[in-house]
Amino acid sequence: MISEKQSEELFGLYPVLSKVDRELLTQALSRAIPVTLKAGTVIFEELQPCNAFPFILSGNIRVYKQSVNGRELSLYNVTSGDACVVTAGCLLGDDPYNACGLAEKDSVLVMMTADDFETLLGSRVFREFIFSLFSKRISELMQLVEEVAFQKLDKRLASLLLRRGRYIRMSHQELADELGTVREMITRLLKSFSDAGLIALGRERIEILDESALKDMHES
Amino acid sequence: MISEKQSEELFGLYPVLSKVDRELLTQALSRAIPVTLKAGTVIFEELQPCNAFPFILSGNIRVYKQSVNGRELSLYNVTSGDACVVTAGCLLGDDPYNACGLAEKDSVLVMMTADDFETLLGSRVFREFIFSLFSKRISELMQLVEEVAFQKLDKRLASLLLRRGRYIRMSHQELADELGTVREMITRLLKSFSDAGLIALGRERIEILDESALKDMHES
DNA sequence: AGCCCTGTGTAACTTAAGTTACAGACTCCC
DNA sequence: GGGAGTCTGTAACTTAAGTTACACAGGGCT
Repeated sequence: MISEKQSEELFGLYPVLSKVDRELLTQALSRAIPVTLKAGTVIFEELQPCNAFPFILSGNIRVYKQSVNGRELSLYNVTSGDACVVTAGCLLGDDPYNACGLAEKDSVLVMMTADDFETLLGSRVFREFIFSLFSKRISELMQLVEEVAFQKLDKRLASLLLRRGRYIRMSHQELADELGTVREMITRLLKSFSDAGLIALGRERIEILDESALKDMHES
Repeated sequence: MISEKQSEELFGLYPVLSKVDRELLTQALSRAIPVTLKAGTVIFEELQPCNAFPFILSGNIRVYKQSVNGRELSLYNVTSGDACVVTAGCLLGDDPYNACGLAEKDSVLVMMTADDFETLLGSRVFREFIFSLFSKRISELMQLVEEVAFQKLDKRLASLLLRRGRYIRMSHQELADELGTVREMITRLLKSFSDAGLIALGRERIEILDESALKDMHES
């Protein structure tokens, strides 16, 4: 059972919920369970069964794939107001997870049962909300496939840096895990960016100095 | 307007349709248009607007990404009974296409208008049908990302050959386009498979001789 | 201060993949 | 049969990416 305060947060973050049949929703929420996760907690792993649908009140979840040699590659990130399509997909198809999920920051989720989730899908607005997330993810994934298959690492790294804003607080290893490569490659490329005056480097800190040059790189 | 015969075919291939409200469906089908495509026809390309939803009566559609240097990479294949999630996604999000689609064989499609498609989604069974396709595609795409990012080409080629059955009639270029690589790599790898006695080679023809060895390769 | 741990720098090397540049083989068609 | 066009084979080379193996720096802790 979730608290009054959490319920308010939920409606604030997921405005679509206020358009869903009140009766259905109240029932579903009465069975929903709030979960608090510390940063770094693994929420699900490949091949685990999946039995609840998470709404995200705060924090974020990184969904990623792992390779046998310990490399990682981020598929997407789920933040508040957003929903996890892996989970939705697993629930609907009754399949096990096919990726890993990790709370990167301290996070609060509201877990809804699979049955209640399916019932809510009967509501047109909610269904459209979930459908639009699905299709957004699908195009993101298609984009990702293309990048991984056809783009060089320097370009992909430049894009990643640009997405992260002017000041970035990440270790080289974290950047590598985002792109599916190894730490040394990132160090090497960052060094070359730094030598070219595009960025300034510090411990777990990158400052973008020449945004337009990075953009050129990622567009070329 | 589609013919009686096509309508029958449609119901045969998409049993879910017979569970949809008859009234809605009749309306929708009365506005649907049959399209015949010759093998090799490009149906849609990246960034084109998308304005109808295809049901596939016969043939197949290969959905793929193109790189700037002319390489290609298949994302998935749509055959009769199946549906194209790129299109569905585009329609729902009103986005342009983000991949290319090509009829590999002579194909017959029934195109339904975007509006009618949305209306049909109101039907629970139809919605569940589309949802399950979406989630199937999402997990396939996630799998693909992983393969492209982490697996060596020999392994990916072995998997591809196994999926295509004992006798394969494809040129090296077609195999390359499937995997997102170049013809020479395929020729080289096939030669090494052939030298190892795993396959027999001919012009546009591959015969699998040692299936279990290929399986070992794709599992290792 | 001394120590440990994590993060970074970097050089030398290996490997996978892609590129270039052909030659030859097979097919189809005139 | 001859020629054009497509498909395959292959060798030499380049490049991107990954691996190995360290050295060192900074921050926190005792």
